[in-house]
Formats: sequence, structure tokens, C-alpha cells
Amino acid sequence: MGSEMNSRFDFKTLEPKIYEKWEKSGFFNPDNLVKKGIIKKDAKPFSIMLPPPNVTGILHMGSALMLVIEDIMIRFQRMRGRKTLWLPGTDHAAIATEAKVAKHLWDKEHKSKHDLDRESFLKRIDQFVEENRNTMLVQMRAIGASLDWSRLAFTLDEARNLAVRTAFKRMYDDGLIYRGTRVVNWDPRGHTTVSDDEVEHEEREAILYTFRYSKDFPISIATTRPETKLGDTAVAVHPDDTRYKKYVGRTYEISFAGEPLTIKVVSDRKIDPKFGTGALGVTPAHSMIDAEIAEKNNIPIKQVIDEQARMLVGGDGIKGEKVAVAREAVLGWIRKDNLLEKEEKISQNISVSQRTGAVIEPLPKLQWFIDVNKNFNVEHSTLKGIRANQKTTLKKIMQTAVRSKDIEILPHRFNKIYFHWIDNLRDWCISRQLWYGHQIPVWYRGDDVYCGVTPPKGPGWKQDPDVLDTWFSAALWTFSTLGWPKKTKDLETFHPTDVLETGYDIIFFWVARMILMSGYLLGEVPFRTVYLHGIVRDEQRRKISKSLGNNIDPLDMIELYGTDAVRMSLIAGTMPGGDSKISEDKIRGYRNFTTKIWNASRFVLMNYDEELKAKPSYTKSDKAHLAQLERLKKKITADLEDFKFHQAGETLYHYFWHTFADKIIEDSKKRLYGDNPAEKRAAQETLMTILKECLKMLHPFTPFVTEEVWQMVPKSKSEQRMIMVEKW
RNA sequence: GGGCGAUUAGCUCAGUGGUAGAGCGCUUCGUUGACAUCGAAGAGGUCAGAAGUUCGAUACUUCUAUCGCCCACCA
Repeated sequence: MGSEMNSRFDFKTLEPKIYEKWEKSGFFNPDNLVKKGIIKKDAKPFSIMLPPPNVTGILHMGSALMLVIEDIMIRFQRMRGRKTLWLPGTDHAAIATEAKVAKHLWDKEHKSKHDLDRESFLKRIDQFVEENRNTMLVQMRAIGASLDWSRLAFTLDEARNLAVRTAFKRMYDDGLIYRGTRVVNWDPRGHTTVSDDEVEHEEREAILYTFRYSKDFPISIATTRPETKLGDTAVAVHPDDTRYKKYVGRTYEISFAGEPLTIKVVSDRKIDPKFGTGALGVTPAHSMIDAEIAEKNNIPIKQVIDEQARMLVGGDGIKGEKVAVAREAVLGWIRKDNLLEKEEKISQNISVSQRTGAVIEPLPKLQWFIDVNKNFNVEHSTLKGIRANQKTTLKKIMQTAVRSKDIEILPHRFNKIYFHWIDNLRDWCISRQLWYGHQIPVWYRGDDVYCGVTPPKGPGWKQDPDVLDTWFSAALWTFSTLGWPKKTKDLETFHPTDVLETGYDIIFFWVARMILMSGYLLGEVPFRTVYLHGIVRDEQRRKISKSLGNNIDPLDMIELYGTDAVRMSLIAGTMPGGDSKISEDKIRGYRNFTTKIWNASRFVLMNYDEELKAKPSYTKSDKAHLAQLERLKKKITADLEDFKFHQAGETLYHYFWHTFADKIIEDSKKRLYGDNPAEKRAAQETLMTILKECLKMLHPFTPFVTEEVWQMVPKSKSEQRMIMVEKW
């Protein structure tokens, strides 16, 4: 049989065939494992929900790493006899997808989405998504991911939409979702609100201007945005600041840049007396902290900037102008009236929309929010530290689940980051002024408001035009994929899931919100362990990005070196939460390893003589090798259970190459080529035993080459014909 | 401003309270029979710096330096 083996593993033709064979076997689906008697009916479940990649994207090294780590866990647990489910899906990524299609529409037809009606625009998106989704699914298969395709889900399909409407309705009825006017992050380019987490900070140089509103006003203030001062309704000072104490409580009527202002002087502990003049001009409509100060001191909100970032008030050259133009006009006015006292360059962090790069304009707007601090009654709870019928808050659920060790976050240092985020968490703005996404299940008719899973009966009702933040549906992912709100067998069997494996960059967006939703809706955690991987970087430690042109396409690498090689090189040097590096050299190195597996196997097979019936006479060193193998098995098993994938991978690499191939095989040649049948037999059996065990342990890492070799290896009746389901 | 991480061979990184490790690269040699996508041997390190704990510290503690990351609207 060995003579049929080429000296190289022909991954290009074999890998797709092997994947097809796996898929056809149906063993990716846990139900079939039971049906075909591979595992017991009451086998312990093991489940992972694939973090759904954006439908717009193509597979990059980061998603490849995610798929590989999860596939290693899944294959390992499947071989250990667990009822193993790995459920695939894709994310509709509301804002990202809509922006992409809108750009195509503009580039190709020079039309905006408003030139189409809502329905036609959504049709375009659906088309685009459908095409993209399929290439994405092909790519996931190329990585060798043993996903249960029969359960494929999409965050915007009908089943998930029902889950979203149901969740929304329940939260609405509990008063956890409310509609209100608050200062929110407005993205003037995307023309939508974004949540606090979708805002990034960029350091930029700015000019800090110190001036007075008018000659009659006693206090100087400092600002980098003079045009917003038309919206000032107060000046805040520190209560202990002796310079200003005498003014606190007084109100001034003044005219500033052609705009009448009513300014009240208030005191607030948030003010730093040492910064600027120690006095803050409070602009409640266009600054988050100013809005807080205003609310506390009962100061009116005055909006002076609109959704297009244009001025709503002011004299000539100000009203109707863009903020940048208005700023110069206001400054001109200040200079002319000789009110400017100081101008200095400072470096300042400005808020930028993560998605569009536009400078965020805080605006007061009527939006939907999730209240994270409101008390409610939990109906059912298996969470440690929260009993059924106990009053709690969403924030407390998120905190308790991790603090009580119901959920373990790996590596542990992310615990601190997680808690810090929750401590500072404000209400989550969930409405988006987009067309693509889950439309908010609320209808209006005059002053009537109706929230329901299905539309209200009767004429004249109009649904809220906004859609939900894409993370709202993503937050339901661990159970919406299993059929919730229906009480399904899957939900009962596979929830809570065992592991959530994802990148550390979405711990807030996603991990925390899943804990919130699962805790609230099911009274249980969404997963037991969170394993966070890092960012894949290039040789120079740079992030891989299109603009840098340093993108190494995983599919190109698979084409050149095979999937097994790409998988190994992604795993090597991957600590939990640590960034890893990838380079073509590294992949080439691991391609050599797959060749090594192939050739060592070829040697063992070529020298294994099934006709030789001699009773083997094992030597001391045979026994030592087998004992060493047992120790190795224990170590690899422990490492994999312990999420030390790189450790296990490297240990196997080293053992297989430098112990098994270089030493054990080399030392056995004398006996293999000699003419003592008992010795020959012992050598053959020893090598075969070690080979088979190595194939099994290597299978989660390099599934293709090990599966191909397994097909050729002599197997006993109790052994599976496919290594994928062979006992660990 | 607050928090976190990193610093070990030329490069990329493991690791441990007791003689410093791997891969790649480099040098020399070998190999026509599993594999040149190979094998053997070798050069190469004050384990960032300082102090402390210890019989002993690369590892534990503290401080310092440099780099990186996250959080935060000093207006």
C-alpha cells in the first residue's frame, strides 16, 4: 500500500476531497453522531457558537485564526466522545453593510439611497449579501472548519428576527427599553446615532481660546469650539473656587455673536479649577458632560447645531453655516469686540466614528435606549448570586455572572477591563437611522404607541423607521441560533454554550451584551468560558490592513502551502489574549512539517508487514517509548483542556519530528531490516502504535493529512474508519 | 489623566525558584532506499537596568527606562 504514496502530501487535490467526505458523513452534526452510534445518546454536550463574521467581509487572517482555534477545540471534544456542536452563521452588520452598498450605488450609478425607496434599496443589499455570504461559506470550508452547516444561521433571517422582536417586547414591557431625548453620539457622515462603544478617540492639535461672552460678563471661559458657545446656558465653576464664589446663582442676559444668551452661574465638583480659567461654559446640547451638569442643575438645553453639522442660530455668516465656517465667524466677532484674551495650542482627544471616521457631533435626539440601571424582577435564574423573583439590574447581571465565576474570562487580566467598562456604563442607545437591520417593533398612531412581536390591528399605524444596533441581535446569538424563543430540544441541550472564543477587541460590543441578554431573557449565562485571542499582525508587528497593503490572504497561503500548514502557523505563538504574527516563512516552515508527517507515515506503512505473524519481542527501549507516548498523551490532553493550544501544538511538533522521526524511527531501522521476525515485529508494532496515536493527537491541528494517512493505516474492528470521530 | 501588557540568541517567540530553550537565519559536515520541504554537529544570550527577598532570581517584590495596547469629551 505504501508504494502508492507519493513522497509529498498532495494537499491541493486531497484537501477538498477530504472535506467533502467529512461533510457527507454528517458527523459535523451531533445528532448524527448519536444516530450512527459514535457517541452515547446521553453523552455530555459541548457547544460553541461561531462568532458570525460580517457578511460584507472576506476571510482574513483574524477570522482564520478564530476558525482554527475553535476547530481545534471542537475536533478534540468530538474525538473525546462529547455531543459536539459548532454552529455557523454570519452577521448582517447593519451600518457596515449599508455603508458599503451605499458606496457602490454612488460609485456606479451616482445615486444616494434616498434616490431609491426603502424597499428597493434593501433589495440591493439583499442581493449583495447573498453573493458575499456564499463566498464566505466556501472560505470557511477551506480552513477545514467542522461546522454543522445544517444549523446555519444569519443574524437577520426570519428566526433571528422573531428572537429580536420577542426580546425587544419583553424589555419594553419591563421598562428596560425606553424612548427619550438625550444627548447622543451623532455621526454626521453615516447620518445615524452610534453607541458610546462605536466612538474612538484620536489625538489632534487644537486651539484653546480664552475669552468672555461680553464685556459685562464677569467670568472668562476657555473652549476649543467657539461656535458651540451660542448654545451655552450656564457657566460652571468649582464650588470651592474663591474667585467665582460670589457669582454662583446669578443669571446674566447677554448678546453673543448676534445671539441672545441667558447664562446662569452654577457650581459643580466635576470642574477642574486649574484648567483654563477654572470656569466652563456649559453647552448642554452639544457635549455629554455638559448635558450631565445641566441635568443636575436644572439648566435648559439649547440646540444650535443640526444633523448636517450646520448652525441653527446666530447672526450673518453663522446661521446655516457648517460648524467649521461658523467657528471662524464667531472668532471674528470675538476679536472685533476685543473679547479674546488668550489663544494657545493644546493637544486634544476628539471623538471619531469608528465606522465612518467622521467627527462625532453630540446632539440631543429622541432615541431608543436600554436602561442598564433600572430594577426589575427576574422570573427565573440559575445565575450564582441572583435568585428568581429578586430585584436586580442589567448591570448587576453582567457583574455578577463574572464575579461569581459563573463565567471565566481567559486570560484573567481581561476581568479588570470588563468590570471597569461596566462600572462606567451608561444607557445603551440601540436605535440607528439606517434602513438595513431589524426594524424597531414599535408602531405609532397619533399619540398612541404600540410595541409588539406582530404589528397592531387596525388602520393608520406606522412603524418606527429606525433599525436596531447590529449588536442587539448579536447579543442574542448563543440562544437565537438554537431556536429561542421556542423551547427547542437544541436550546435545552446546548445552552449555556461551553466556550465563547473571540477577539479581545469585541469584549464590550459583544461579550458583555451577550451576558446581559442571556441573563435577562433566560436567567442563565450564555457560556462558561470566554477565550480571547489577539490580533494577527505581520512580521513588523503591524496590524494587517488593506491600506497598509500587508494583507496575507489565508486562501492564497492555503493554495500555496496547504490548509494544515496555515493552521499550524496560526496556532504557533498564540497565547490567549496575545497578539500573534504570521509570515509566509512561518507558513512554509509548517508546510515542511506536514510533509514530515506524510513521509514518516509512509515509512512506517511501507515497513509494516500485515502478513508477518511472529510474536513480537519488545525491547526495553520499545517499552520506554510507549511509556513516553502515554505521558505525552496526558500532557497534550491537559494542555488542550487548559486552552494551551500553542503549547500542545508545539509539543506535538517537536515530539513527532525530533523524537519519533529522528530518533525512534532511525533506531528501529536495524531491526526492521534484520531477519529476526520477533524483533522485526516488535519494531513494526511499536512504530505503528506511536504513529496512530500521533495521528489522533495531531488531527485537531492538521486534520487533512492525518485523515488521509488514517485511511491507509491498518485498523481494528473497534476503530473508526474516519479519524475525525476516532476515540481520543 | 487612569489601567494593562511587553522587554530572553541576528529575527520571531516559548519557558522555569536550581547547568538558558525552540523555529527561522548563519557555519561546517553528511546523505543514491521515508523525507534535500532531509540528517548530524556548531557558533551565538550580564534573560532591559537598579535595588530587595532567598543558600540560590531570568522567574517573586519594588522602582526606573523604552515600546505597545485599552479606557477617559481638561472644557
